[in-house]
Amino acid sequence: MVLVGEELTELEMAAWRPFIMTATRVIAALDADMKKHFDISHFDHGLLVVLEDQPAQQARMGDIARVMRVDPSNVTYRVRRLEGLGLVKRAPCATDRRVTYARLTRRGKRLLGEAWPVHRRGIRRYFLDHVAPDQLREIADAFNRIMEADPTLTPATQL
Amino acid sequence: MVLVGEELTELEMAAWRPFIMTATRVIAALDADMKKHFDISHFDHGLLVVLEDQPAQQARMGDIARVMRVDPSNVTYRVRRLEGLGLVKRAPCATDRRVTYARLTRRGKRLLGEAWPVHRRGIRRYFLDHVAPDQLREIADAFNRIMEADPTLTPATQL
DNA sequence: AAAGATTGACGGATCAATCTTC
DNA sequence: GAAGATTGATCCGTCAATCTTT
Repeated sequence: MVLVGEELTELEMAAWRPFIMTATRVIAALDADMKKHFDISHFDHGLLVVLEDQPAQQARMGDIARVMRVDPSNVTYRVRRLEGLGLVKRAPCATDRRVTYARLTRRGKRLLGEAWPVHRRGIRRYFLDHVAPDQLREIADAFNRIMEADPTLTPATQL
Repeated sequence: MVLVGEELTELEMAAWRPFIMTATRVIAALDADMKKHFDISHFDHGLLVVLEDQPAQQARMGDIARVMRVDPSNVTYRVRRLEGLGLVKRAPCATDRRVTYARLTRRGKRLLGEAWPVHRRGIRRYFLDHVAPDQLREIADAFNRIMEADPTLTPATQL
């Protein structure tokens, strides 16, 4: 008898399929909202939020890449564009001249303030509005456990 | 008094943040698995599955685009690549010469057979393994409701 | 004119290679 | 030599424009 992984049960399929389809769709919808209203992607918005959550509203390029799980070159590219929009400013590090900081500008902070109501409305419409409070608790519990199971998945506020 | 959208509650935040972070991560991990083992993206795999689920294991290019919620030009591009890999074959429609079918080849069907254990293992490791059966039921229920709320979100098996 | 599909152009994401500083 | 960041090459995704058929 050959050792094989087991098939998914009906219940497992019933949970997996709606989850993955919803996730794909919600991300796409939030991305479209940010592009339409603020000319930035969902990823750009996430990057600005990472900066906002930092003590001096700045972070090293490499740390941003690690937190957001993307290639450093991608951060270089996105920050260059955000700098062109005046939302972020590059700043050299005084003690280690290899390091470059990306700092949130006043204008970047203002954009985040304007974007939050739009983002929040999306979160509600595409997700929260359809879930009962009891289920919110179950989802919070379950997905927190999934995150904890992967030590490389760190909240954006912890660099 | 100004009318504004309400802030998210603690519970809503506690559900939303782990959900969106998990979703982002799981999709990236499944994509990496497919690329590593089979030289196709998660999206390519999904496209092959759509074909597999159809009666004659074929579908019109435009229908694929609608079901997968992407631009038709993207389907043209992906199918061209998959055809180069011998996983899919284009075929003209006899009754309407505007239409092109994409048909799953024997080789494409074989790849799906080999990919499923890998994909299934990923679904387990990145998601199902960390969720209790009771919570699977809650998730199935909640996310099905979210899907039903958007009539444009149709299961891939229904063209 | 409208539907179906493709093409070309352009911005976005990733990888290897490079450059500078430690 | 290793860390930090950038550059260039390449592939992927999207949009407008195009071509053919209905």
